[in-house]
Amino acid sequence: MEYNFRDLEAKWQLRWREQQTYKTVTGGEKPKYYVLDMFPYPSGAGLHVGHPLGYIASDIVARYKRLKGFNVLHPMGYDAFGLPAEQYAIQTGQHPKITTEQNIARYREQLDKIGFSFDWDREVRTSDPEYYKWTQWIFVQLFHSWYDNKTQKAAPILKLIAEFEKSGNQNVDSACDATLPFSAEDWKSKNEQEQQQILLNYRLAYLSEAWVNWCAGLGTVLANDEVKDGVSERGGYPVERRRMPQWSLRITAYAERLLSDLETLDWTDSIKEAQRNWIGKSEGTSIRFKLKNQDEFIEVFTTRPDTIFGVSFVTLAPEHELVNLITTDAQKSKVEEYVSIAKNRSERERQTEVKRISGEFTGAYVVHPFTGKDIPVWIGDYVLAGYGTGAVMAVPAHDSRDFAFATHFDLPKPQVIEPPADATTAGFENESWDEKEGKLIHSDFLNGLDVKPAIRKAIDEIEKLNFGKGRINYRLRDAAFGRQRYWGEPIPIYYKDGMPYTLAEDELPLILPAIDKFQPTETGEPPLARAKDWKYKGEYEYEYTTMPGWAGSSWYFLRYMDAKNDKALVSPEAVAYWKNVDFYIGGAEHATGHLLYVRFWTKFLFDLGIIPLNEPAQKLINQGMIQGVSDKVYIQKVQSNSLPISKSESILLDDDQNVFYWSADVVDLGIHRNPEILKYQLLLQNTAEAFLENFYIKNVPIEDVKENKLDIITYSEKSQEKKIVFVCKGGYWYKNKFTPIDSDDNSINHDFLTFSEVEKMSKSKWNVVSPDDIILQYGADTLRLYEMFLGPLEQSKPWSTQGISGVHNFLRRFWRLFHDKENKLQLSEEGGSAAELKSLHKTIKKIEEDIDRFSFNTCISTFMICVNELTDLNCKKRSVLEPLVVLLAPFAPHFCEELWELLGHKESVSKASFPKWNEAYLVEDNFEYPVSVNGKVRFKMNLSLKLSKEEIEQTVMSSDELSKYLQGSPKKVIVVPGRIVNVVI
RNA sequence: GCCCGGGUGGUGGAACUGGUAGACACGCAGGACUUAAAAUCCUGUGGCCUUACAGCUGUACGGGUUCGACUCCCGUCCCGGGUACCA
Repeated sequence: MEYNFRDLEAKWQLRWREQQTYKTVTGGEKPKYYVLDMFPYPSGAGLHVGHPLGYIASDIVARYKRLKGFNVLHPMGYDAFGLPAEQYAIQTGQHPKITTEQNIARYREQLDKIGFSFDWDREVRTSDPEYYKWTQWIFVQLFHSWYDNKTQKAAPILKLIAEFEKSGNQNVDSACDATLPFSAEDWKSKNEQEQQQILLNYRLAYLSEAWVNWCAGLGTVLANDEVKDGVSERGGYPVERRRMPQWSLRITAYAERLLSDLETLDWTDSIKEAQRNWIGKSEGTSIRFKLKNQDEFIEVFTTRPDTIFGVSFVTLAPEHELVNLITTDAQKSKVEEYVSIAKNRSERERQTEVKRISGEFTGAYVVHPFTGKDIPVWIGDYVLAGYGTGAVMAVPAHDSRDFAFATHFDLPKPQVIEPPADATTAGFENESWDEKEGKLIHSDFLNGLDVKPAIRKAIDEIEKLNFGKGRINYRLRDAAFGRQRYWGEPIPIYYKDGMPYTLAEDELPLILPAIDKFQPTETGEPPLARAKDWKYKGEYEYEYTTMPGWAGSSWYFLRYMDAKNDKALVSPEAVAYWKNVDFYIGGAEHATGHLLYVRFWTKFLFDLGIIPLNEPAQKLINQGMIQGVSDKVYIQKVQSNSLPISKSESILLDDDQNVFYWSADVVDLGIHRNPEILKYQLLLQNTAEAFLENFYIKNVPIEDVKENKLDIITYSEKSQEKKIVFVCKGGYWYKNKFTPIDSDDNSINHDFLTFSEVEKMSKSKWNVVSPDDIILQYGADTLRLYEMFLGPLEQSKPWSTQGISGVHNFLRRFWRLFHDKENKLQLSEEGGSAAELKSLHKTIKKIEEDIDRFSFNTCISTFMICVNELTDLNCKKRSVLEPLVVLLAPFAPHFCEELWELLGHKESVSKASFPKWNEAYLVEDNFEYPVSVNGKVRFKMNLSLKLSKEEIEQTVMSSDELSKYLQGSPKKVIVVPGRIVNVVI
């Protein structure tokens, strides 16, 4: 019988399904092991070859752990709410639910073809009402909770109300918005509405007026991690800051725990570091500066209280609430103008114009707390309203930003730290000394101290005089939770007298209502405002915003444990058994989004006593991205708002600020990747003519044009019509006219900049490679092996099929080990020879070690070496070959099932147990030791391993052979057992 | 700018705690089988010098530690990712 992967894979996929081979039962004698993939968003492009990389790795781990005797939970589901399906709905009118279902069906079909061992009975979809009922339920719990800093835990809001009734908020230490102190009497005298307003300051899910990232292109607000470089992560639309009522989750309450618990996790340093940076803990001091001739104070936050004597001015953020109050009449018009300009500058502008210094004097002064001198108060947009107190004490001599501001406006820069003698600086006229090193000068009681003790002493003094105190600040902001979109979980809130109230548990889920159009309403309200008769008890307005994409994914790992439970999000028994994820794998792009949110929700549910887990996943691996190769055509627009050629090269804006990605399919170049002939298909929104009129040519590297013959075909997607053929060899064709390029002139500007670039695979970039073609040609097992063989799991790499025949050949050679020339299974029952057993046991040992450290690429090499060895030995013995089938089964399951069955086994190979290796077979008794003299290998000798280290030294030194090669007498002989003998002379 | 990775043949990559650098695979070259092709198998394959043996050199670059460095330390350059007026 031949290795016919097509029939064989179909046969086993069907059998696994029929026999429910991978159905997992909660509980039992076996130890548990939970292997989890980050579930996919089912996009319209289907699965590409990058998706399965992580799934294959986790499937190998899951199958391996089963063979090792674990009860393995290995589920899969879909992150089914999200923007693309909704964008599609807006364009076509097709309900996102239908789009999503179609995409899921396609994903499932593709996943099944790869032969994963998922327990599909536990599938979850975040868009199922049975699922999002519990997402909503968690939101309700968040709404009814507050964070008690004293116990460092979330607690029921009822407890807080009881405390308010007893003694107001005097004794409450909570993560909350600024709330004026009130007594028990004050509390009781307030009406329901006022009380609810105060409680919102404490709730973990709360509604407030907040600065948000407003994305007009998507018509919604975005969380900080959904914004990259001032544009939306999805779609690349510009984002601006806007103040509006906004649901938020008080993740900042958990900042310290999210930070310190990182220590307990077995995650890569880069992810932990990214989370630490995102949380951004900084220890500093808040200092109050009294305003001259007024009773108000300006509170600043600084990490450098030691430089207090170097303050030459104070700067407020333009949005600071005191700005209007303190500005003098003389400065009013200027300040107001500046504030309005600053407010209207988009986030993107603020980021790209970081170097531009702007500000305005308010006319007001504060009093220096130690010297009593007047300090001018400025406003400047380099101070951020959302961080610290929105105000800084400026110390130009020791902070580069203050320095730049002071230089620009010609303000004094008093020096208070003398840098160490060996420090290299450009001098205080040219730059500030920001380092926390040196001795304090001109600083009264701090004089002569080093910076670090000076910081402590300054805090002590400031606290003693009671105009400030030590304080810890976090960069982390509360997470914006409402989205002005349709395709998400409805927030289970209704409004009474303008105050939000939650639905009761038995009223959940709040089903996403049907609407006819998916755009925002004419009055700018979210799409849900279109829903008819959608009122709580027919009377109260529901919340119109929906939850963000990350809501459903923040707890899904729990749902798999008990996916069909309609009484609870997960039963206590199930979560007590499965506990947290033992092996979690997914893309590193979720480092600061999903992975922070899922930790936050886990900690919250832990605080409520719903789950016994403080962290979702103990071990995390980030699979690298498989990138696509896009052959690109860049066009730079002649417009002032054209993007600088830099990071944003691939993004182009047209007149309507729509974003294009220019990319193309490469027509098969053969095995040599030298792009002799490239065919580009440009994705054009406008016609090719309009396109050519609107864009001009820029900086084609002459070499590229000289060496490559470029065939460019542009066509309009709308009309599906080819417009212009564009050929380049020493020149280019444009509107049927050939323009030669002067090869000596490198400065010519051209219309198109063309080359291939490695980047993320995505439908919008036209570079998606589907696994289906590979499966058709080589089979799923080859795909699985090949994806693992590509290189280390964590590494990103461009997709290329070069070398795929190597792993396919390996499978065929493996197959041939079991079969004779006539393709009959032909094995003898005799025992293996020493060489055969050594090969086998070496392989078992190496595979086990390599899987345990998730090094799958070296596993494949190990298998190949083993097959080469056994082929050379012409080994046809069952006792040697059978264990190899089990060993390979996690990697190539269909293939191994078939061999296993041919070997006469009735049960699936997944029920077998992993073979054990035996040290005895690995001993080398005739090993040629390389002998090196002074570290350089000179010759080889036979030595017995059975000798002790000392005996080896003696043997070597007394050897005639050795002295023959040595010109001096050995001082030292170093033996590294099993590796090398080194002689030092 | 700051933080985290990384730089090894023509290519993807091995070398785990310092111990024969380049495993394994692709590609390439030559050969066997075949009327031929495919498939399969064998041999060679970092560079230099050599008929060959041998020798020299070699893990981005410059230095250091060590009997011995791809691995550790210091400095430089380059690439990738994250992040950014965070006070």
